[in-house]
Amino acid sequence: MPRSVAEKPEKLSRIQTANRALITEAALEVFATEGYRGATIERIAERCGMSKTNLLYYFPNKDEIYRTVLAQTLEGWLDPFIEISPDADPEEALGNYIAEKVALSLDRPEASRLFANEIHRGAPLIHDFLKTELKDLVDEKAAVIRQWIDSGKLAPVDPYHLIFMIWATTQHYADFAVQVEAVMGRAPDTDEITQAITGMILKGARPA
Amino acid sequence: MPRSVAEKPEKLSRIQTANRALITEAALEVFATEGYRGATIERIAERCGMSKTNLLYYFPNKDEIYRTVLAQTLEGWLDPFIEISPDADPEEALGNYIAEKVALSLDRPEASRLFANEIHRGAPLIHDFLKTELKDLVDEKAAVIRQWIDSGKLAPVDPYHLIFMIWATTQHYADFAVQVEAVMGRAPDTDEITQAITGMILKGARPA
DNA sequence: GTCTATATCCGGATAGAC
DNA sequence: GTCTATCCGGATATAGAC
Repeated sequence: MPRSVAEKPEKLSRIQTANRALITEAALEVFATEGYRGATIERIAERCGMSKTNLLYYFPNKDEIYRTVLAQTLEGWLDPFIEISPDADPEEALGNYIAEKVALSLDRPEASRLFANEIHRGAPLIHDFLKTELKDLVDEKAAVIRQWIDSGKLAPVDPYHLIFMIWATTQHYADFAVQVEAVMGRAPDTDEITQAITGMILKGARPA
Repeated sequence: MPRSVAEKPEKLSRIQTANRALITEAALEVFATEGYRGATIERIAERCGMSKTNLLYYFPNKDEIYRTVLAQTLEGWLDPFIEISPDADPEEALGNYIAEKVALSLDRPEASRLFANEIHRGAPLIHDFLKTELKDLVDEKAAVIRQWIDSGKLAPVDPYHLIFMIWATTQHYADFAVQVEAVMGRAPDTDEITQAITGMILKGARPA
């Protein structure tokens, strides 16, 4: 959890914590679809039934709202990734990870889009986080995957690209949900997506 | 090429066409990183060495600039997809498609991000295009893939998800280039990415 | 803690001289 | 075709009453 993105304020009253939670939840949706500059305080306010000025009583400014929401998003984002364990069977470990990520993506697609948006802008707030904390974590998991490959439990694929592939596909169903639904004529559920991704990543499309 | 997104103006002088091209190129970059509302006419203008008012001589308003850029983007986007032929060998056809998409993504990452942005907003301008033209096209290619499966040339995967998988991965390297580079500590080239995706999609990570 | 009113700024767009 | 000047709406943020 990158402290660098947003400072946690000290000592909040009960209503303060409650209202800040209301605000960040509404803000997540607005920032995710409208982008940083496209989002307006007024839209966030009306979405959580609050007046603009009242909202600004709980947060000093727009930027602080954004930083808080982003920090919260990153927090939950890495948890399933961290849990990939070297001791587990690779197919099971990766399968679990994919399943959890898909569930998360369908459950909170706005979080996924918010993150995507930050990256599109060139990651002004989290560039440092990506190069340090995230890189270290990925290096660590890449080593695990390499170990699996060396012991013959996995085909010799590049660990980094394997990880990117999982991120890319799981996120796609959140970020491009509109397109997926338009093209398929329906919205695929968690199970269907998980099956599709797991099958493809692990087995591929080449005939047995 | 969706006519619905932007009308082509008739009869443009030589300088008009040239300057409009300058503008749309600059606009592509700004819209791609800042989003629709985040982009300002002034930024677009300064990026192509023009004054704000002068720019507005060539385009009536901001919206028209956006529509034009978006239409241009969609135009090039589908070409490689259309060329997937039922007569070709599946591995070759898909491999070629992936290679072309990756090359395109690395060559024009802004186009990819612009499209992603439009989808994130809920596809206000191209929702109709997605449900009609794009859906028809995907249905058609899905049938081709299904045919390959029926004749045993491909493993029994869901054609739609296979297509999404290819879109997701190829686009990831354009849209999340900042993250990829931060995590890997270097920028992978076209060949490396194409190999990684093709290998994964066709063969998967399970040991032979 | 919540409201009304308002200062301030910025971006889109137009008028009109050259 | 390009410029300067300007209007207008909308968005952030603050002041101050209640």
